[in-house]
Amino acid sequence: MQTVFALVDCNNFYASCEKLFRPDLKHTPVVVLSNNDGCVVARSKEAKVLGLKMGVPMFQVKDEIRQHGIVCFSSNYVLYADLSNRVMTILEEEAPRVEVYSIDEAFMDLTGVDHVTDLLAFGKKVKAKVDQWTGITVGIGIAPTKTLAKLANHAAKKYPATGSVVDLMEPDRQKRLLSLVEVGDVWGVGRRTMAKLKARGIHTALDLANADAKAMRSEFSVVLERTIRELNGVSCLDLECVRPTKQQIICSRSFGHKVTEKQELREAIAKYTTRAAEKLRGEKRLCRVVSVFIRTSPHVKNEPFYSKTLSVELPNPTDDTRDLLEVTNVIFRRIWRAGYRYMKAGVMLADFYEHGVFQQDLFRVENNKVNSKALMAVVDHINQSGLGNIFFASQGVSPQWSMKREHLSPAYTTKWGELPKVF
DNA sequence: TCTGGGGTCCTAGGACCC
DNA sequence: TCTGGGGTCCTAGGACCC
Repeated sequence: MQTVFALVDCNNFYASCEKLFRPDLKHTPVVVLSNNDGCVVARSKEAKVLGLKMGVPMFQVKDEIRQHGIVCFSSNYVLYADLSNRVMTILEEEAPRVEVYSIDEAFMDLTGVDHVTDLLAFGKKVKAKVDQWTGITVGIGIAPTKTLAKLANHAAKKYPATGSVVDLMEPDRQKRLLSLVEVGDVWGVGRRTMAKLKARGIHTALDLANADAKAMRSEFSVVLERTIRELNGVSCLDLECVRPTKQQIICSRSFGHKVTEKQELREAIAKYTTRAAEKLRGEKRLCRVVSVFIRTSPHVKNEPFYSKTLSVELPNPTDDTRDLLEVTNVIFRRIWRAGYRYMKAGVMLADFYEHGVFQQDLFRVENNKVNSKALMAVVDHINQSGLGNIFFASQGVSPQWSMKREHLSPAYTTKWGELPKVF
Protein backbone atom coordinates (compact mmCIF):
# COMPACT_ATOMS: atom_id res chain seq x y z
CA MET A 1 0.00 0.00 0.00
CA GLN A 2 1.16 3.51 -0.81
CA THR A 3 2.36 5.23 2.37
CA VAL A 4 0.78 8.57 3.17
CA PHE A 5 2.23 11.11 5.56
CA ALA A 6 0.73 14.33 6.80
CA LEU A 7 2.81 17.06 8.35
CA VAL A 8 0.87 19.29 10.71
CA ASP A 9 2.59 22.50 11.71
CA CYS A 10 1.25 25.20 14.04
CA ASN A 11 1.36 28.70 12.56
CA ASN A 12 3.68 31.16 14.31
CA PHE A 13 3.37 28.89 17.30
CA TYR A 14 4.87 30.87 20.20
CA ALA A 15 3.34 34.12 19.02
CA SER A 16 -0.04 32.42 18.57
CA CYS A 17 0.13 31.02 22.10
CA GLU A 18 0.70 34.48 23.52
CA LYS A 19 -2.13 35.93 21.44
CA LEU A 20 -4.62 33.29 22.56
CA PHE A 21 -4.88 34.88 25.96
CA ARG A 22 -4.67 38.44 24.77
CA PRO A 23 -7.61 39.01 22.42
CA ASP A 24 -6.81 42.70 22.63
CA LEU A 25 -3.67 41.93 20.57
CA LYS A 26 -5.56 40.11 17.84
CA HIS A 27 -4.33 42.34 15.04
CA THR A 28 -1.22 43.68 16.75
CA PRO A 29 2.23 42.56 15.62
CA VAL A 30 3.74 40.35 18.31
CA VAL A 31 7.20 38.82 18.70
CA VAL A 32 8.56 36.29 21.17
CA LEU A 33 12.14 36.62 22.36
CA SER A 34 14.72 33.95 23.12
CA ASN A 35 16.10 33.40 26.58
CA ASN A 36 17.65 36.54 27.96
CA ASP A 37 15.41 38.49 25.62
CA GLY A 38 18.32 38.16 23.20
CA CYS A 39 16.85 37.35 19.78
CA VAL A 40 13.50 37.27 18.03
CA VAL A 41 12.47 33.60 17.84
CA ALA A 42 8.84 33.87 16.78
CA ARG A 43 6.75 36.45 14.96
CA SER A 44 3.04 36.84 14.43
CA LYS A 45 1.95 37.30 10.84
CA GLU A 46 1.63 41.06 11.35
CA ALA A 47 5.24 41.16 12.56
CA LYS A 48 6.37 39.16 9.54
CA VAL A 49 4.65 41.62 7.24
CA LEU A 50 6.64 44.41 8.87
CA GLY A 51 9.77 42.63 7.68
CA LEU A 52 11.10 41.52 11.06
CA LYS A 53 13.49 38.63 10.52
CA MET A 54 13.73 35.40 12.45
CA GLY A 55 16.70 35.22 14.80
CA VAL A 56 17.74 38.86 14.70
CA PRO A 57 19.28 40.22 17.89
CA MET A 58 16.83 42.34 19.82
CA PHE A 59 19.16 45.35 20.08
CA GLN A 60 19.27 45.66 16.29
CA VAL A 61 15.52 46.03 15.92
CA LYS A 62 14.70 48.05 19.03
CA ASP A 63 13.76 51.11 17.01
CA GLU A 64 11.49 49.26 14.61
CA ILE A 65 9.75 47.62 17.52
CA ARG A 66 9.04 50.92 19.21
CA GLN A 67 8.10 52.63 15.98
CA HIS A 68 5.53 50.02 14.92
CA GLY A 69 4.17 49.33 18.37
CA ILE A 70 5.22 45.69 18.22
CA VAL A 71 4.47 43.86 21.45
CA CYS A 72 7.29 41.68 22.85
CA PHE A 73 7.05 38.60 25.01
CA SER A 74 9.85 36.72 26.78
CA SER A 75 9.60 33.04 25.92
CA ASN A 76 7.27 31.16 28.24
CA TYR A 77 7.98 27.50 27.51
CA VAL A 78 5.66 26.22 30.22
CA LEU A 79 2.74 27.80 28.38
CA TYR A 80 3.86 26.63 24.91
CA ALA A 81 4.45 23.05 26.08
CA ASP A 82 0.98 22.89 27.58
CA LEU A 83 -0.74 24.13 24.43
CA SER A 84 1.43 21.85 22.31
CA ASN A 85 0.24 18.83 24.32
CA ARG A 86 -3.37 19.79 23.67
CA VAL A 87 -2.80 19.99 19.93
CA MET A 88 -0.89 16.69 19.83
CA THR A 89 -3.59 14.91 21.78
CA ILE A 90 -6.14 15.89 19.14
CA LEU A 91 -3.89 14.61 16.34
CA GLU A 92 -3.48 11.32 18.18
CA GLU A 93 -7.24 10.92 18.24
CA GLU A 94 -7.37 11.33 14.47
CA ALA A 95 -4.63 8.95 13.33
CA PRO A 96 -3.36 5.59 14.53
CA ARG A 97 0.26 6.66 14.50
CA VAL A 98 1.64 10.11 15.20
CA GLU A 99 5.23 11.31 15.53
CA VAL A 100 5.58 14.45 17.60
CA TYR A 101 8.48 15.98 15.74
CA SER A 102 8.91 19.20 17.68
CA ILE A 103 6.92 21.44 19.98
CA ASP A 104 4.85 22.74 17.07
CA GLU A 105 5.02 19.97 14.45
CA ALA A 106 3.85 16.40 14.06
CA PHE A 107 3.82 13.76 11.33
CA MET A 108 0.68 11.62 11.04
CA ASP A 109 0.40 8.27 9.32
CA LEU A 110 -2.55 8.52 6.94
CA THR A 111 -1.82 5.30 5.09
CA GLY A 112 -5.10 3.73 4.09
CA VAL A 113 -7.18 6.76 4.97
CA ASP A 114 -7.64 7.50 1.26
CA HIS A 115 -9.66 4.30 0.92
CA VAL A 116 -12.23 5.73 3.25
CA THR A 117 -12.25 9.43 2.62
CA ASP A 118 -10.71 12.11 0.49
CA LEU A 119 -7.32 13.13 1.92
CA LEU A 120 -7.92 16.82 1.43
CA ALA A 121 -11.25 16.63 3.23
CA PHE A 122 -9.63 14.68 6.03
CA GLY A 123 -6.93 17.32 6.41
CA LYS A 124 -9.51 20.10 6.53
CA LYS A 125 -11.41 18.26 9.22
CA VAL A 126 -8.30 17.88 11.39
CA LYS A 127 -7.42 21.52 10.91
CA ALA A 128 -10.92 22.66 11.87
CA LYS A 129 -10.91 20.50 14.97
CA VAL A 130 -7.57 21.79 16.24
CA ASP A 131 -8.71 25.32 15.55
CA GLN A 132 -12.00 24.91 17.36
CA TRP A 133 -10.64 23.05 20.37
CA THR A 134 -7.43 25.00 20.99
CA GLY A 135 -7.59 28.23 19.01
CA ILE A 136 -4.31 27.33 17.32
CA THR A 137 -4.28 27.44 13.52
CA VAL A 138 -2.28 24.81 11.66
CA GLY A 139 -1.11 24.11 8.13
CA ILE A 140 -1.21 20.54 6.81
CA GLY A 141 0.79 18.96 3.99
CA ILE A 142 -0.05 15.47 2.73
CA ALA A 143 2.36 13.42 0.60
CA PRO A 144 3.90 9.97 0.11
CA THR A 145 7.17 10.86 1.90
CA LYS A 146 8.09 12.99 4.87
CA THR A 147 10.22 15.34 2.78
CA LEU A 148 7.37 15.90 0.31
CA ALA A 149 4.92 16.36 3.17
CA LYS A 150 7.19 19.10 4.51
CA LEU A 151 7.15 20.72 1.11
CA ALA A 152 3.37 20.43 0.86
CA ASN A 153 3.12 22.08 4.24
CA HIS A 154 5.40 24.86 3.01
CA ALA A 155 2.98 25.43 0.12
CA ALA A 156 -0.02 25.33 2.45
CA LYS A 157 1.47 28.23 4.35
CA LYS A 158 2.68 30.19 1.37
CA TYR A 159 -0.47 30.06 -0.77
CA PRO A 160 -3.61 31.23 1.07
CA ALA A 161 -5.81 29.87 -1.72
CA THR A 162 -5.02 26.35 -0.49
CA GLY A 163 -6.93 26.95 2.72
CA SER A 164 -3.75 25.80 4.53
CA VAL A 165 -4.19 22.16 3.50
CA VAL A 166 -2.32 20.70 0.53
CA ASP A 167 -2.64 17.20 -0.90
CA LEU A 168 0.55 16.40 -2.80
CA MET A 169 -0.04 12.73 -3.63
CA GLU A 170 -0.16 13.32 -7.39
CA PRO A 171 3.28 13.08 -9.10
CA ASP A 172 2.36 15.85 -11.52
CA ARG A 173 1.49 18.22 -8.72
CA GLN A 174 4.72 17.26 -6.97
CA LYS A 175 6.75 18.22 -10.05
CA ARG A 176 4.96 21.51 -10.41
CA LEU A 177 5.52 22.47 -6.79
CA LEU A 178 9.13 21.29 -6.81
CA SER A 179 9.87 23.59 -9.71
CA LEU A 180 8.58 26.57 -7.69
CA VAL A 181 10.52 25.88 -4.51
CA GLU A 182 14.07 27.06 -3.94
CA VAL A 183 16.46 24.27 -3.13
CA GLY A 184 17.32 25.89 0.20
CA ASP A 185 13.72 25.44 1.33
CA VAL A 186 13.94 21.67 1.08
CA TRP A 187 13.99 19.89 4.43
CA GLY A 188 17.56 18.82 5.14
CA VAL A 189 19.22 21.34 2.85
CA GLY A 190 20.82 24.02 5.00
CA ARG A 191 22.74 27.14 4.20
CA ARG A 192 26.04 25.43 3.41
CA THR A 193 24.63 22.72 1.21
CA MET A 194 22.44 25.21 -0.61
CA ALA A 195 25.47 27.31 -1.55
CA LYS A 196 27.32 24.26 -2.87
CA LEU A 197 24.29 23.07 -4.81
CA LYS A 198 23.75 26.45 -6.44
CA ALA A 199 27.37 26.53 -7.50
CA ARG A 200 26.62 23.32 -9.39
CA GLY A 201 23.60 24.82 -11.10
CA ILE A 202 21.00 23.23 -8.83
CA HIS A 203 18.61 26.01 -7.92
CA THR A 204 15.16 24.54 -7.41
CA ALA A 205 13.85 21.53 -5.55
CA LEU A 206 13.09 20.01 -8.96
CA ASP A 207 16.73 20.39 -10.04
CA LEU A 208 17.70 18.49 -6.91
CA ALA A 209 15.09 15.79 -7.47
CA ASN A 210 16.45 15.26 -10.98
CA ALA A 211 20.06 14.96 -9.82
CA ASP A 212 21.77 11.58 -9.77
CA ALA A 213 21.26 10.29 -6.23
CA LYS A 214 24.27 7.98 -6.27
CA ALA A 215 26.63 10.63 -7.58
CA MET A 216 25.36 13.18 -5.08
CA ARG A 217 25.96 10.72 -2.29
CA SER A 218 29.67 10.56 -3.01
CA GLU A 219 29.93 14.27 -3.60
CA PHE A 220 27.84 15.32 -0.60
CA SER A 221 26.51 12.76 1.83
CA VAL A 222 24.18 9.89 2.39
CA VAL A 223 21.76 12.38 3.91
CA LEU A 224 21.40 14.30 0.67
CA GLU A 225 21.01 11.08 -1.29
CA ARG A 226 18.08 10.18 0.95
CA THR A 227 16.55 13.61 0.44
CA ILE A 228 16.73 13.17 -3.34
CA ARG A 229 14.98 9.81 -3.14
CA GLU A 230 12.31 11.24 -0.88
CA LEU A 231 11.70 14.09 -3.32
CA ASN A 232 11.07 11.43 -5.95
CA GLY A 233 8.38 9.82 -3.86
CA VAL A 234 10.47 6.98 -2.43
CA SER A 235 9.89 6.92 1.31
CA CYS A 236 13.17 6.51 3.21
CA LEU A 237 12.22 8.07 6.52
CA ASP A 238 9.71 6.24 8.68
CA LEU A 239 7.50 7.57 11.39
CA GLU A 240 9.17 7.44 14.80
CA CYS A 241 6.23 7.20 17.11
CA VAL A 242 8.10 6.22 20.22
CA ARG A 243 10.47 8.97 21.15
CA PRO A 244 13.94 7.44 21.20
CA THR A 245 15.67 7.84 24.53
CA LYS A 246 17.99 10.79 24.60
CA GLN A 247 21.68 10.24 24.03
CA GLN A 248 22.71 13.47 25.62
CA ILE A 249 21.32 16.11 27.95
CA ILE A 250 22.50 19.68 27.76
CA CYS A 251 21.68 22.51 30.09
CA SER A 252 23.27 25.82 29.18
CA ARG A 253 22.41 29.49 29.22
CA SER A 254 23.81 32.82 28.28
CA PHE A 255 23.95 35.18 31.23
CA GLY A 256 21.93 38.34 31.73
CA HIS A 257 25.23 40.19 32.12
CA LYS A 258 28.87 39.21 31.75
CA VAL A 259 30.14 37.21 34.69
CA THR A 260 33.62 37.79 36.12
CA GLU A 261 33.33 36.39 39.64
CA LYS A 262 34.32 32.79 40.21
CA GLN A 263 31.61 32.25 42.80
CA GLU A 264 28.89 33.52 40.50
CA LEU A 265 29.95 31.21 37.69
CA ARG A 266 30.18 28.32 40.12
CA GLU A 267 26.60 28.90 41.21
CA ALA A 268 25.42 28.97 37.60
CA ILE A 269 27.15 25.65 36.94
CA ALA A 270 25.51 24.21 40.04
CA LYS A 271 22.12 25.38 38.87
CA TYR A 272 22.56 23.83 35.40
CA THR A 273 23.83 20.63 36.98
CA THR A 274 20.69 20.41 39.10
CA ARG A 275 18.47 21.01 36.11
CA ALA A 276 20.33 18.48 33.96
CA ALA A 277 20.02 15.90 36.76
CA GLU A 278 16.26 16.47 36.87
CA LYS A 279 16.03 15.88 33.14
CA LEU A 280 18.13 12.75 33.52
CA ARG A 281 15.79 11.33 36.15
CA GLY A 282 12.88 12.28 33.92
CA GLU A 283 14.43 10.03 31.28
CA LYS A 284 14.83 7.31 33.93
CA ARG A 285 18.50 6.98 33.13
CA LEU A 286 21.87 7.06 34.86
CA CYS A 287 24.78 8.86 33.24
CA ARG A 288 28.48 8.21 33.29
CA VAL A 289 30.05 11.06 31.34
CA VAL A 290 29.78 14.61 32.61
CA SER A 291 31.10 17.72 30.84
CA VAL A 292 31.20 21.38 31.75
CA PHE A 293 31.98 24.29 29.46
CA ILE A 294 32.47 28.00 30.04
CA ARG A 295 33.08 30.65 27.43
CA THR A 296 33.38 34.33 26.79
CA SER A 297 31.56 36.09 23.98
CA PRO A 298 33.02 35.60 20.51
CA HIS A 299 31.27 38.79 19.37
CA VAL A 300 33.14 41.26 21.53
CA LYS A 301 36.19 42.68 19.82
CA ASN A 302 39.31 43.80 21.68
CA GLU A 303 38.68 41.24 24.39
CA PRO A 304 40.44 37.91 24.73
CA PHE A 305 38.29 34.93 23.85
CA TYR A 306 38.29 31.92 26.13
CA SER A 307 36.33 28.72 25.70
CA LYS A 308 37.00 25.47 27.46
CA THR A 309 35.18 22.16 27.76
CA LEU A 310 36.24 19.29 29.98
CA SER A 311 34.64 15.86 30.32
CA VAL A 312 34.98 13.32 33.08
CA GLU A 313 33.98 9.68 33.12
CA LEU A 314 32.53 8.52 36.44
CA PRO A 315 33.47 5.14 37.90
CA ASN A 316 29.77 4.32 38.24
CA PRO A 317 26.76 5.85 36.49
CA THR A 318 24.54 8.02 38.67
CA ASP A 319 21.43 10.17 38.65
CA ASP A 320 22.01 11.69 42.09
CA THR A 321 22.26 15.46 41.97
CA ARG A 322 24.82 15.41 44.78
CA ASP A 323 27.19 13.13 42.84
CA LEU A 324 26.87 15.29 39.77
CA LEU A 325 27.38 18.53 41.68
CA GLU A 326 30.56 17.10 43.12
CA VAL A 327 31.92 16.30 39.66
CA THR A 328 30.90 19.49 37.90
CA ASN A 329 32.44 21.48 40.71
CA VAL A 330 35.76 19.68 40.28
CA ILE A 331 35.66 20.19 36.51
CA PHE A 332 34.78 23.82 36.94
CA ARG A 333 37.78 24.46 39.18
CA ARG A 334 40.00 22.98 36.51
CA ILE A 335 38.70 25.06 33.60
CA TRP A 336 38.15 28.35 35.43
CA ARG A 337 40.51 31.16 34.46
CA ALA A 338 40.34 34.53 36.14
CA GLY A 339 40.35 37.76 34.18
CA TYR A 340 37.72 36.92 31.56
CA ARG A 341 34.17 38.20 31.20
CA TYR A 342 32.14 35.04 30.78
CA MET A 343 29.05 35.02 28.62
CA LYS A 344 27.82 31.46 28.74
CA ALA A 345 28.24 28.20 30.59
CA GLY A 346 26.71 24.77 30.44
CA VAL A 347 26.61 21.21 31.68
CA MET A 348 26.32 18.13 29.46
CA LEU A 349 25.49 14.59 30.48
CA ALA A 350 26.10 11.57 28.27
CA ASP A 351 26.69 7.81 28.17
CA PHE A 352 23.37 6.74 29.64
CA TYR A 353 22.43 3.47 31.34
CA GLU A 354 19.19 1.99 32.50
CA HIS A 355 18.83 1.27 36.17
CA GLY A 356 20.19 -2.10 37.18
CA VAL A 357 22.04 -3.01 34.00
CA PHE A 358 25.43 -1.58 34.81
CA GLN A 359 28.26 -3.70 36.16
CA GLN A 360 29.43 -1.95 39.30
CA ASP A 361 33.08 -1.11 39.67
CA LEU A 362 34.54 -3.97 41.67
CA PHE A 363 37.16 -1.93 43.44
CA ARG A 364 35.09 1.00 44.44
CA VAL A 365 33.41 1.28 47.78
CA GLU A 366 29.67 1.08 47.20
CA ASN A 367 28.03 4.45 46.95
CA ASN A 368 27.02 5.33 50.47
CA LYS A 369 24.09 7.47 49.38
CA VAL A 370 21.61 4.77 50.32
CA ASN A 371 18.65 7.11 50.39
CA SER A 372 19.49 8.57 47.01
CA LYS A 373 16.42 7.46 45.08
CA ALA A 374 13.94 8.50 47.73
CA LEU A 375 15.58 11.84 48.33
CA MET A 376 15.74 12.74 44.65
CA ALA A 377 12.12 11.69 44.20
CA VAL A 378 11.05 14.02 46.99
CA VAL A 379 13.08 16.92 45.60
CA ASP A 380 11.63 16.43 42.12
CA HIS A 381 8.12 16.08 43.45
CA ILE A 382 8.27 19.30 45.43
CA ASN A 383 9.82 21.25 42.58
CA GLN A 384 7.29 19.96 40.05
CA SER A 385 4.30 20.58 42.28
CA GLY A 386 4.61 24.29 41.68
CA LEU A 387 4.01 24.89 45.38
CA GLY A 388 7.58 25.40 46.36
CA ASN A 389 11.13 25.17 45.30
CA ILE A 390 13.96 23.50 47.11
CA PHE A 391 17.50 23.61 45.85
CA PHE A 392 21.07 22.90 46.72
CA ALA A 393 23.06 25.50 48.62
CA SER A 394 25.76 25.56 45.95
CA GLN A 395 23.34 27.28 43.58
CA GLY A 396 23.41 30.37 45.77
CA VAL A 397 20.37 32.17 47.09
CA SER A 398 20.17 35.34 45.06
CA PRO A 399 21.74 34.76 41.71
CA GLN A 400 23.10 37.80 39.93
CA TRP A 401 23.66 35.87 36.73
CA SER A 402 20.12 34.78 36.01
CA MET A 403 18.23 35.37 32.79
CA LYS A 404 16.61 38.51 31.70
CA ARG A 405 12.88 37.92 31.14
CA GLU A 406 11.36 41.33 31.19
CA HIS A 407 8.30 40.58 29.10
CA LEU A 408 7.07 37.32 30.57
CA SER A 409 3.39 36.46 30.25
CA PRO A 410 1.51 34.77 33.12
CA ALA A 411 1.04 30.99 33.32
CA TYR A 412 -2.46 31.01 31.89
CA THR A 413 -2.92 27.28 31.70
CA THR A 414 -0.66 25.79 34.34
CA LYS A 415 -1.25 26.37 37.99
CA TRP A 416 1.50 28.14 39.91
CA GLY A 417 4.61 27.48 37.91
CA GLU A 418 5.36 30.93 36.57
CA LEU A 419 3.04 33.15 38.56
CA PRO A 420 4.55 35.81 40.74
CA LYS A 421 5.06 34.40 44.22
CA VAL A 422 2.69 36.33 46.47
CA PHE A 423 2.89 34.07 49.49
C1' DT B 1 25.32 47.66 26.55
C1' DC B 2 22.61 44.00 24.18
C1' DT B 3 23.74 38.15 19.43
C1' DG B 4 18.98 31.37 22.16
C1' DG B 5 18.94 26.54 23.64
C1' DG B 6 18.76 21.76 22.84
C1' DG B 7 19.27 18.16 20.08
C1' DT B 8 20.64 14.47 16.08
C1' DC B 9 23.35 12.31 12.58
C1' DC B 10 27.37 11.85 9.68
C1' DT B 11 32.27 12.00 8.41
C1' DA B 12 37.17 12.18 8.62
C1' DG B 13 41.12 11.00 10.82
C1' DG B 14 43.93 8.90 14.41
C1' DA B 15 44.99 4.95 17.38
C1' DC B 16 45.14 0.42 17.59
C1' DC B 17 44.68 -4.50 16.35
C1' DC B 18 45.55 -8.72 13.66
C1' DT C 1 66.35 -3.16 1.57
C1' DC C 2 61.83 -4.26 2.18
C1' DT C 3 57.31 -1.20 5.17
C1' DG C 4 50.00 -4.33 3.57
C1' DG C 5 45.41 -4.26 4.07
C1' DG C 6 41.44 -4.45 6.50
C1' DG C 7 38.96 -3.76 10.37
C1' DT C 8 37.13 -1.42 14.85
C1' DC C 9 36.61 2.20 18.03
C1' DC C 10 36.80 6.84 19.46
C1' DT C 11 36.67 11.84 19.01
C1' DA C 12 36.12 16.36 17.10
C1' DG C 13 33.81 19.00 14.17
C1' DG C 14 30.42 20.01 10.53
C1' DA C 15 25.78 20.39 9.13
C1' DC C 16 21.26 20.47 10.00
C1' DC C 17 16.75 20.89 12.48
C1' DC C 18 13.21 23.42 15.39
